[in-house]
Amino acid sequence: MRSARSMTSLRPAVGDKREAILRAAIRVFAHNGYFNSKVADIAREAGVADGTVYLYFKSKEEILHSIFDRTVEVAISEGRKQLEQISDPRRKLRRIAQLHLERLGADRELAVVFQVELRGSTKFMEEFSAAGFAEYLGLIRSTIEEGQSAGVFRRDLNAKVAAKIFFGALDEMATNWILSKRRYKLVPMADQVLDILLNGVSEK
Amino acid sequence: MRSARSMTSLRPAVGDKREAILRAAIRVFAHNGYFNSKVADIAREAGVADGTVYLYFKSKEEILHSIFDRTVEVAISEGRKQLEQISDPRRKLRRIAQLHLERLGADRELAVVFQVELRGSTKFMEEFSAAGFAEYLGLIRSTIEEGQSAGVFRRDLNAKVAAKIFFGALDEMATNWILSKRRYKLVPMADQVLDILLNGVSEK
DNA sequence: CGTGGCTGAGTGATGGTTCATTCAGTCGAG
DNA sequence: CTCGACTGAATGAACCATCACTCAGCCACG
Repeated sequence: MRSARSMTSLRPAVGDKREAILRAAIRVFAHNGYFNSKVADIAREAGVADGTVYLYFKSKEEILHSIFDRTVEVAISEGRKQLEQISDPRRKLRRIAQLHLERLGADRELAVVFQVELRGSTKFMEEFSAAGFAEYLGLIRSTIEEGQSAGVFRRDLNAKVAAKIFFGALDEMATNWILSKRRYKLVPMADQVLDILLNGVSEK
Repeated sequence: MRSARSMTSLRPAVGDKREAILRAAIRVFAHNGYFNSKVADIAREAGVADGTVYLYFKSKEEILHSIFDRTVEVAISEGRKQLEQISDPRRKLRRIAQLHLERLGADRELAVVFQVELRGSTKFMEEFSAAGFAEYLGLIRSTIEEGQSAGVFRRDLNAKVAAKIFFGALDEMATNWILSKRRYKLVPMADQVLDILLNGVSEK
């Protein structure tokens, strides 16, 4: 069976197996939780032998890391690119919220891994925190600071705290969506979050 | 073989052992994560034999449940009591935020268990969600609805969504506080969260 | 004594990881 | 074109470290 990509290397579609294992792991982790998932489950789901998993990943934990790393990397670079096209800080925040919820809303299993499984240990949280998360929060924060300089956002508040609140709100939307039995659209929540964050809940 | 810690006191003092095990479990879970914690670790930390743990708890999982149940029960009933004393919905929200952050801020280890360990599996999250969490969110929501009826909060927004945003913001404050190397006070964040939630970030 | 709280070594199951083996596919020689 | 040597990706049974949980006794008190 000649798979595509044959000319460059005669190997049978190299990246495919690694990719299959990652997808399988997302599915299995989402279903059983990281600690209750057996490597054998992942292998079976990927249609691969147990040992094959170890040709592509050093350990079970490295699989979880890879899922996280790959996703965050794509998300951040994509996010930055999109933000360049926008000048109004309010619009920028809206775009961040939309991208955030689109991405998670488009892949429920990945969302479960992100919202639930990645939170399951301080150890992982700390790595998580140190790596992509700080960068992501920084992106939000600097957008807010930009808005403060431009005079559209209040200057009397701490941009970092505001960024955390914004992130926390989005994060909770996502977590709630995952745990909810009801199947509603996640993306439209972005506008509601933005409305409240920008204007507050108080009647004027 | 006389185990170390022999006898500080010769009194078994009834409920003490159960309590000691729970405290020990909080400490051990906070330190190693639920799945990486051995029952033997908890027993040692509690100054008790492995088997003794099973005189008080059916399983390792039941220990985690007990920690959650006891804490939430106390928090909610205490919360309700305090809210009765306040009429202004804005003040009520502020009180909720303060209580929330006070409780977690006062016991870092308990906070780690709540913010990190309890999130570690969909299974647990669902139980968690079904039980106390829905009630807690309902408390916030009805306070917001109260404010809408009273005309102090905007009526054009969804109280449930606003409640989630509020909770999400508090939750993120707590999680960030735990993961942060810096040791700052958690409670004062309540006011900042409230300010943004009530008034928004937009310059008027 | 005897009763009941407590002990902690033992056990059985589990599951991450390894590695000897297979075999599909490649390639140079004839 | 064919054949045999060779390669290394893939396999999956077996290994073995790790724990949650059990239970046969111990001891202190009344």
